[in-house]
This record gives sequence, C-alpha cells and structure tokens, in this order.
Amino acid sequence: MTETLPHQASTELPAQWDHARVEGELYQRWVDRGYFTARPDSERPPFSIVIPPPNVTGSLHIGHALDHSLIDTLVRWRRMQGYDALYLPGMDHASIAVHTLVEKQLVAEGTSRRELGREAFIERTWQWKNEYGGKILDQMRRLGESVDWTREAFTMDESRGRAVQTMFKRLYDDGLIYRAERLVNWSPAAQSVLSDAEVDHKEVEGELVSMRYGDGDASIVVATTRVETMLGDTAVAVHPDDERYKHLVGTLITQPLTGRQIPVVADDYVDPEFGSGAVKITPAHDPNDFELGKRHGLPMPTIMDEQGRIANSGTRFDGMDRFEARVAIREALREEGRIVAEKRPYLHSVGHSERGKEPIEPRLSLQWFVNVGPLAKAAGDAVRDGRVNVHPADMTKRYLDWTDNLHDWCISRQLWWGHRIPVWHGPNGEMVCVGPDEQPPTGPGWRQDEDVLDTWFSSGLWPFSTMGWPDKTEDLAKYYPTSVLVTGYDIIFFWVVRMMMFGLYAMDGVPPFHTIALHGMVRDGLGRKMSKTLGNGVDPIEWMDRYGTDAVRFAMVRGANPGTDVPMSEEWVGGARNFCTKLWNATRFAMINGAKVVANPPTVAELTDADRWVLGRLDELTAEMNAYLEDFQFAKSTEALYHFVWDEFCDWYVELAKVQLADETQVEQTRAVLGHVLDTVLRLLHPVAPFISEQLWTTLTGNESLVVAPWPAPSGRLGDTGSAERVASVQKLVTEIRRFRSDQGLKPSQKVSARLVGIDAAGLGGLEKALRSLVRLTEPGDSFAASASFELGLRSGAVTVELDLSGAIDVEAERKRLAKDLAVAEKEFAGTDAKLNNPKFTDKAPAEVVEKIRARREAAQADIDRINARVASLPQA
RNA sequence: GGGCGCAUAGCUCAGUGGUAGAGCACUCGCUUUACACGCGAGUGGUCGUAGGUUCGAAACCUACUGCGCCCA
Repeated sequence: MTETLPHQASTELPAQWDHARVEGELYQRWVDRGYFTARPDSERPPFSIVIPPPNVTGSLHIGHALDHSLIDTLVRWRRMQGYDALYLPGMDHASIAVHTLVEKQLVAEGTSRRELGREAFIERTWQWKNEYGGKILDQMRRLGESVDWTREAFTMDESRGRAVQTMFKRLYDDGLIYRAERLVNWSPAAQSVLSDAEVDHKEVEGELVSMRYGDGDASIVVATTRVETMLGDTAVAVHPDDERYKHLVGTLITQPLTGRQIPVVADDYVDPEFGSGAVKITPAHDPNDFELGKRHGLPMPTIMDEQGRIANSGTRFDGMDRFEARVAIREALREEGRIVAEKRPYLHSVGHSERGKEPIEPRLSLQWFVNVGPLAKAAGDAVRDGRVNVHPADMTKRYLDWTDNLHDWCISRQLWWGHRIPVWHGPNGEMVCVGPDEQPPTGPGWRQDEDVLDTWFSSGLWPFSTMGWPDKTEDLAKYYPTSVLVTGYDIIFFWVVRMMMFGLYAMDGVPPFHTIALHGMVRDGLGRKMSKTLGNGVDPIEWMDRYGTDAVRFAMVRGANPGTDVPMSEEWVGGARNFCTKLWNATRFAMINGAKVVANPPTVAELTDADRWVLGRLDELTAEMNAYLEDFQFAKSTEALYHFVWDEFCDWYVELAKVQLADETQVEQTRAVLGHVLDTVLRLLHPVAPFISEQLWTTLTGNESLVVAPWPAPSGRLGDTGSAERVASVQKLVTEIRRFRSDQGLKPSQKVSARLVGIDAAGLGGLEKALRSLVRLTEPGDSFAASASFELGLRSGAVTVELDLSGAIDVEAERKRLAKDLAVAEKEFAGTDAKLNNPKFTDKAPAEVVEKIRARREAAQADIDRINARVASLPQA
C-alpha cells in the first residue's frame, strides 16, 4: 500500500480517492513546510484575513464550515496568485459561557466561586481552557484551513490584554467611556448585565391583568403583564388630553397591597386608546417607565435582587422568586377584589438571554458604557463615502441601519473571567483609569473595579490586536488593514460594526478592512433554519468523515450566492463527492493513457479542432472563475468549474480524445492537452478542494505542492479558429443521432453502418472519426443500403445521416419524433414570423435583434422543410 | 407596530429587457474497454395574482396575496 502514500509521486493513481487516509497527512505536510506562514519581510504584496474569532467553548458547526470554507478559498486563491497570504486564527474567551461553565463545576463539587475567591477561580478557568478549550482549532485542521498557526491568538493572552487595556484607557480619556446608573438588561441566571445585542425578543404567551388602583371616583384601572412589578410602582400615568382622567391628574391615589399613595401624572407617552388609557409606572423595572420617571422626577425603588427575587419591598412577598410572586400577588389582589379583568394567554414580547435563554429582567444598575455616537458615525461614514464596500451592495442598508441606530453599549459584566476593568476607585469616590504600563494608585481605600469587560470589547480589537497592537509591529505595518472580512449577515451588529468602530478609532481612521463580504446562513435541504426543535441540524465533521473534507467544502462554496442563505443537504454534499470522484477517474484515465505536462506544448497548428476547442474553453473558464472570485461570487465560480469539468471535459473532450489517443500521429499532442487541461483544472479547483486536487496534481506533475503553485492565467494563444463552432456542430450531430438511436430502441453498444453525406462540405471532416466513435457508426460497406436517413441543419451547412439498420425501422416511433420536432420548429417560426410582420418591432428594435430574429425564422423554415420531406419519405402506415 | 427581503420545474436555487436554465428527484435504455458516486435519451414551468410601462416583461413600475428575516 505504500505506493499510494501522498508524499510519494507515483505514475499511477489508486482506483479510488481515500480521503480518510490522506487528508491528515497532507495537512501536516503543508504545515511542516511552512506554506501557511506569512512572511512580512517578503516582497510579495499582502493579502490578510483575520477569522472572526470562534468561541473557546465551541466546536465547529455548520455555519463555521461555510464561513471558513469561503475564507480559505479566498486565501488559497490569493496565495497561488503570489500574495503573501496571512490567514490568522484564534479564539475569543467567551466570558459568560466559560464563567458559567466553571461555576457549575464548582457547585457540583460542593463549593462556589465566592468560596474559592477571584484569583483561584481564574486559575481554575485557565486550567479548564488549557485542558478542554479550543476543540474547534483541531476541527479547523480537519477542514484544511490554511491558517498561520505561528500567529494563533487568544483574546485573553498577554498581548491581547495589553490591547484591551490600552483601548479602554484611550476611550476613557477621550470621554467615550462613562459610568452611569441606567436601566439595563439583567440576567438573573448569570447575575450579570447583558448588552442589548445579547438579548433576543421573543413572543411569549403570558397574561394581561387589569386591576383597580384607588377607590370610587378616585380610582383608575391599569393593566400589566408583570403584576409583581406593582410593588415598585411610583405613579400612574394618563394622557394629558384624556378627559376621563383629567380630574385625577396631580392627585394621589392609593395603591393596593402596599397602601402607598402614588401620584397620577400626565404624559404624552401614554396611549389613550390602549386598554383603560392609564398605565402603572415602575421606573426601576421597565425602560419606558424609567424614561417617564426621569421626566417627572419620580422615585425609582428597586424591588428585586440580583437573582430575580422580590426584595426591599417591605411586603410579605420579599424573598419570593419573580414568577412565584407574580402568581401570589395576583391572588392577593383578587382577594381584595382588585382584579377587574384577566386576559390569558396574552401574547407579548419578552427579552430573553441569547445565551441562557432565561427571561431578562430590566434592572436599574450602575454600569460602564461606551458612548458609541462618534464611533458609530465614523463606522457608518466609512461605508457611506465608499472607503469600505459591502458585498453584496444591497446589504449596505442593513449595515447602515445598525450604525445609525446604535444605542450606547454596556460593557461591564459582573463576572470574573475576562478583562477586569482597569479603573481604580478611591476612598472618596475618585476614579483613576490605568494604562498597561502604569502603576495603579495604592493606599487605604483604593480598589480595582470588580467588573470585567464584555467579550465583544476584545473581539472588536481583533483585526489589529492579533497583529501586536498597540506596539508598532512589522505585522501591523504589512497586514493592517486586512483585505476583507467574510462573515454572515446575521452578525453584522456583533462583529462588523464593533470591529469597524474600534478599528477606525484606534488606527487613526484606517478601517480594519476595505471590503465586507457577507454570506447567508446554512439552512437544511428544504430551506428551513437549522434548529434543535426541528432536529434538522447537522455536524459537518460527520459529513467530512463520510464524504471527505473536499466534498463538504465544495458543497458549501458551490451553494454560496452572495448574501443569501445556503440550503445544505446530505444529497448536495453527496453530489460534491460525486464530482470529486468524477475528476479522480478522469485524471486516472488520462494518466493511464500517458497524459503529462510538457515543457513545450504543441503549437496551435498541430492541434485538432477538439484540442483547440477544449483549450479555448479552458481559457474562458480561467478568466471567468477569476472574475467571479474577485466579486465574491463563490457559487458561480464553482459552478463554472463543475460544468466545465463534467459537461465539457469529461463528457466531450475525453471521449473525443479516446479516438486521438488511438492515432499514432495525434497521441503525443493529445497527452499534452489532457495533461495541460488537468493541470489547470486542478489549480483552479485547489482553493475549494485542497486535498484531492493536491493528490491528483502532485501525482500528475511530480511537483512538490499545489498550495504554492501559481494560479493559472488564460493563455490567450488560441485565437478564433472556428474550432468551437465545429465542435458545437459535432455535438449537435451526435445528440441528434443518439436521439434517433434511442427512439429506435437501438442498444448503445450496437454498431450501425452509416453514411454521412455533406460532412466534408460542412467542414467537419476532421472530426468524422471521433463522431463515428461517439455514436457507434461504422463506415458503409459494399452492401450498404440506407433504411433511414435524416438531414440536419448546421451553421456551416446541412449533413444528411444515412443509416443501414438492416431491416425495417420503427416507423411509428420515427413519425412521433418528427411530429415533435415539427411542432417545435413551427412554434419557433410562428413566433419569429409574428415579430417580423410587426412594423413597430422592425422599426424600433435594434437592428442586430431584428437580424437575429430573421435568421431564426429562416432556420425554422429550413427545419420545417426538412422535417416535412422526411415525413413524406416514410412508408405509409 | 416599524423596516427589509423573497415568490421561476416535484424540491433547492440561478437567471435584471430580446429562444426559460442548473443540481437533485422522476421515466426509459445501458456490464459502450476512467467512472453505476456512472453513461445515453427523455418527462416536467400560463416565471404568486391583477393592472401598467415597452415593438417586446420572468426581469422595470403600482397594488394585492402568501412566506421569511431584522428591530421595537
């Protein structure tokens, strides 16, 4: 078996592509040879991409497989084009996820993070990271990603930590980071604040409870979905123009259960049409109420603790969980006869933690914020004035929607795993922000802020923190800004906007990338979102096991139209695998027949029409694929290659070549053409399917590796020789003859004696041998007697095919076939004739269009005449 | 409630003013000497509905219907 090892050039390929055995070895060889290592000191121009850092807890899911396949395709393509390509890998530290995970472990061990203490907890978290984190990096190797492992980065390592601290201090000193008491998204599960981006709003079936505050004339009915918040009410609000309540505005009203007196206030915010037209106001537990409370100077008591339990309300509900309290308070109100209506289920929208899925509690709390105003404006302007392009362009609006409507970003988290906020608080409320090389204040009463920063704060720095910023490094000078950011449209607000804001700010207005190439999300084979509830999710690693990495990558890239979702099914991956097999077999066939890459290719004059045609098409393909890749049209680029390899090279050229290989005078040139086409095709395929292309190419050429082989350019040496037209004519002849044979029930293998009248006059004499081979037609013998004949119109003339079927033909089948052809031709004639008889058309349509239609009408007329003649010549039934 | 997008073959999608396409699925035939993960030949579409612009509309405009996504 050793003869098939990938590192040994062998003249013969194994019968089958054994992806499972070869992939790992090939990948390791690439890494060992340093192909993926960027060289800032090289003369080559840079092409750099930083991967949006995956999460340290994560593993490769189907979305990564898509994103990474596209990125690696671009990187490998540019590397082959001669760029000094840097594809920089790494991970983020996933503050909440890891913190929660380790905390759970501690609880299971009967202890807690408080018991352990901050330092020991962090120590423990690093242990977890070193032991279990980063599974995804191994999976990236499986996927064949050409990343520079010598530059692997992690948001929590020392260098990235310096970047975070530097950035914080700059923003702080510029007044763009501030601390304030605001109503924030509180996660009782994590016992931490979350940013708006980490909260999903979902429709839930809750209840709408209407209750009466006050008594008699001085009473108002208010409705709420969160009855428990009534303990924190500090007002009832009505619309200023609402006649029903005018007499109550400015008075106090008695609140049930607490017996407190709260004011009735008037505010435009209230919708008089909704419900009773009056609303209860809980400033510390509802965003709208908070704003209203500020306008009216209302007290803002917090009546829940950090775990979502009622607290400090001074009622018997203290200590109860928020959802228990909701029921208990409702029932207490009912006993007092305060409930006037209940609507259940009542559909309304509730914020949920994107990670933990639990309902978010709006909570008044002292937190750190980034004032995103100037940052977001700069991020929007960079796209508006064209310094940064969004692909596809219609996604620009989506991007600008984000930058133009961004709220201040809450960056503090009540967690321990992460970058601790570099601010020291003094005994008298002083605050000192400390940079990386500065000494924090010491002395009694000084302590560092307890909170850590949102993980996205460090991820936003990724395009330059990974290159050594804030130091002025060689990498930063060469690879920043990065060439393009490739990511899904669903995380524009997470990655893209943050990286843009921070990049423009930290790097003197230079954006972190000039191009944002957006792709969609992977969906299942029926176009449905993959989800746990549907159970339609898939593990890309399983597919790689079964079909090979190349098949998974090819399927992904082939499905990726710009900005649109990518439906992905096992059948689709299977199709990609079939393509790999097809190419494998074609290469194997070519090599068995002596295909080789030659130093001095045959001159154009030495080539046959088939040779010239396939080489011309290869030139077109090369140009086409390049243009598509330049434009991030991954699906089209891959589809073009697929079509050429299968439908043109394998189906036609290889079949035509079989005849040439049997001809001593043509065998050498044919071997050279086969070798050249495969050499080029494998180069073109390599960025998408690196493994199989490498194995085939190194075997075919005996060269070291395709990873660093040059990307092909069109040869441009074919010119217009008319070969393409002649091959197209032969294809038409072949198809029509096959159709005739099929309709007549002839077995494909059955040889038929035939005369091809007019083939020389049509300029196809050079292809006759090949044509006969493709449709199993033998030369007519002495006893040749045509029992069937039909004429075909070609661009260079008509050819009459006469066949000796040695016996009667199936007249009925033939009649049916001709009737169908006649119908098609007549429809074509009628359509074109109607146009040409319309003076408006002939007057107004461009001359070349009129000419084209005229030619079509003539061709249709000729077809009709031929078919009618053929019908007339058939024996009468 | 606000915004955006989509509707083309059984399924999933290309197609942006001049002959409706692909992959898969389906039907028939085939141990044709690289490949049955294959070869050959086929079937299948009033391009969501209704108006409009145009010599000409799947494409451009308007309305409607249905579906999806984002935000609140």
